[in-house]
Amino acid sequence: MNSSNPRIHSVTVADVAREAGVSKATAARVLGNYGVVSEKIRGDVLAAARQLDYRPNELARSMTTGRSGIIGVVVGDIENSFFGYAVRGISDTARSAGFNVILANSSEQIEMEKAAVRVLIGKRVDGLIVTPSESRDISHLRDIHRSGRPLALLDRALPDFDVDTVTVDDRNAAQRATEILTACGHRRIAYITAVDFAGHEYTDLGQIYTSSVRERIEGFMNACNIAGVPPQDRLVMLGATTPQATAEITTNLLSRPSPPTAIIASDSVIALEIFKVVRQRGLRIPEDLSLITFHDADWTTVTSPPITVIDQPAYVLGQTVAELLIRRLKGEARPPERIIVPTSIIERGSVAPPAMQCKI
Amino acid sequence: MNSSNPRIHSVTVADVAREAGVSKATAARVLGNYGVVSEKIRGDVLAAARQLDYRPNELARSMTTGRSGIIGVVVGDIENSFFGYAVRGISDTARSAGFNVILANSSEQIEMEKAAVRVLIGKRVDGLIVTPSESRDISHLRDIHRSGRPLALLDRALPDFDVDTVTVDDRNAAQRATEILTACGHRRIAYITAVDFAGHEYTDLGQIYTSSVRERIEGFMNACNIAGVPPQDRLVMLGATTPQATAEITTNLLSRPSPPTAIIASDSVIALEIFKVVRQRGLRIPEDLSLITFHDADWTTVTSPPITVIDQPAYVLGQTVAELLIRRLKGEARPPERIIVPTSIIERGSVAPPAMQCKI
DNA sequence: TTATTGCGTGAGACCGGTCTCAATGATAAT
DNA sequence: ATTATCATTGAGACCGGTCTCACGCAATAA
Repeated sequence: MNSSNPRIHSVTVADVAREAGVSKATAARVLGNYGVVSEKIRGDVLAAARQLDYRPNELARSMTTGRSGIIGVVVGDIENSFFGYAVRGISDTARSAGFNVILANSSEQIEMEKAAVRVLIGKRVDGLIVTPSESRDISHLRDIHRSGRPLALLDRALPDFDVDTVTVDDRNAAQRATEILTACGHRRIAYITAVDFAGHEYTDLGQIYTSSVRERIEGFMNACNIAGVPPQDRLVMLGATTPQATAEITTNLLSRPSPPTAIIASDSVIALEIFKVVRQRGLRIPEDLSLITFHDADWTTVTSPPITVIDQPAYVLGQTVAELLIRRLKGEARPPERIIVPTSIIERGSVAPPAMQCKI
Repeated sequence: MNSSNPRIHSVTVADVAREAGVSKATAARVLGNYGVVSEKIRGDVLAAARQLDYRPNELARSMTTGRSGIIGVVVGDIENSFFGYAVRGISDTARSAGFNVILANSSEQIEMEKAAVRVLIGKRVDGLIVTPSESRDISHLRDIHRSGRPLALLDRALPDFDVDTVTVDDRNAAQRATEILTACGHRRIAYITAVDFAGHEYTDLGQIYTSSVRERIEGFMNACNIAGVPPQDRLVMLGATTPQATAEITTNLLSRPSPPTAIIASDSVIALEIFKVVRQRGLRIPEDLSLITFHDADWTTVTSPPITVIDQPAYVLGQTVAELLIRRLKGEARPPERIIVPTSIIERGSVAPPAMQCKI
């Protein structure tokens, strides 16, 4: 870790001051753009700065102001294009407000999330945006909040932790998607989701510590109940955290004596894997299996058939949290807001009535 | 920009020192993990630190050490999953070496690239990884290099600028892809690429200021020449910088009296758009049109037919530059390296012999 | 003319760490 | 007993900015 290259000497305000023949304080005033300076001196200092190619040291600036101009973002998985868009929304908004973004990946693991938060706090970020991977252990988030640093939650709410939060209407979205399937006649429906769990089938909601996952399951169950789907036929599958796991879950599901006639995927990464497995087994979508996925990923329009999706405005989601956080960073004091962004379902071609019983 | 919330007071080494009853210097030694301290005192200080919940201020640390532990990355377009993977490769490598990453997007515009570099230098990043959007104006890159800060180039080389560079074998890849098409009997082939140009058809290489784009065109031309494709039938189309532009270019191309029988796309974003336009016009791939694209994007396996791709190991590319840069950051002095990572072509189902003349 | 106001400037403290150097005390060597 | 050696510790400078405060001087008011 010890670098051998000598300290990079850069031009400082003191150097510029000397060159311009003024005091360090005065040079700092014009270079830092604060206080009052006469036009003449301002010109002299700027000329000296240009000549020496002065570049302000943001680090030193942050040191004294206590503000770094950086927003820390901790997200579950950047690989997932949903988060990709959200991060882009955050970045664009931040940049145009004069903030930079440091990104960290938690891989949906609470320990990595905690480590990331620790590092970002160390870097003295002005505020944080976090996608909490769990609702059980949020001591690190409470710490941030208590330290007075603004915090905003993205995509997942924490019931008993009142901070700015932006989510999508997960429950409603899942319910409507399920209704499309039940209205179509489906009675054996699987919901495959990525929560990190022992890989078994879902038993009760007590296992689920991620709000979005939980709400979607609730919406799914709700629609199933309304449609009179028997409990043993609404299949909530947890643990689709890797493509391999997803493939395995899908394979198991389709190998059952009475396989589901429809599947809902909790994100596009999972859906892609399901699509591959289904095709590999020689099944046809939607004739043999209907498929709906969360997130309008780009590939969902180019498959045959194109996939019916729940469109979550990921970019807008990112924009919205960023705005919330930045307003607070600029000093706005107000009670925490919880914004729920509506989703819409884009019906394409991956849903059809289930085939006759003995099919498959 | 002026924040109203009072300065967040945090626990400092001085506080810990007072609590532990030792000097600031001693407390700093144990907290900063340098120098020598007796075991007894070390214990006292650590206890005091724990009790006060001390968190080191990385900013202050960077201030004196001159090292921020941050690597700045300036990339053309994060939206593009090729860069997404590359960035992931960089991040993972950086993190495991104890560095953080600040990401900036240049949108392939030289002015934004310069601005991003300026900001990152201001933040005193330890080193930079840049995907230069142009080879004409690289004064800002020369500045970085001259200031003694390590710089590494990703995906694009700059001929007369000798720094660590990692690229893929673009020329070769393009040539082989083209050969697949010519071997198949194609004689009218289009290459669609994203370089920001007045939207017209390519005339001469003098227009191209991005090495990867240039080399690919050279490879393409080369293969065309070898196969005896007449000059007017090797169609290099520039300006596919947005989906709309790509759609327009593709539409124009396919509306010609003698449209190309095969297209090579310079990235998967472009290919996706081409695919959509082609299908929308009722053309079939590969019967009516063959398609090959750079980058093995996830969606290319789920289309019907799946797309033949030039697989660029984006993640490895990122890993490799990051390693190069980090080694230099750790003090390794050696002449600049230029690493060219090999690509492979994954043949799927989007290439077939051209249809009879009057088809389409 | 003298007192008042206030703009423009300089001196120096400060942010929270790191790091150099001198002082201290204990132990080993002479 | 005296000196050399070594391990610890403390005092204080320093990094490159920001910011407070006091001072000088010119313009205005009395």
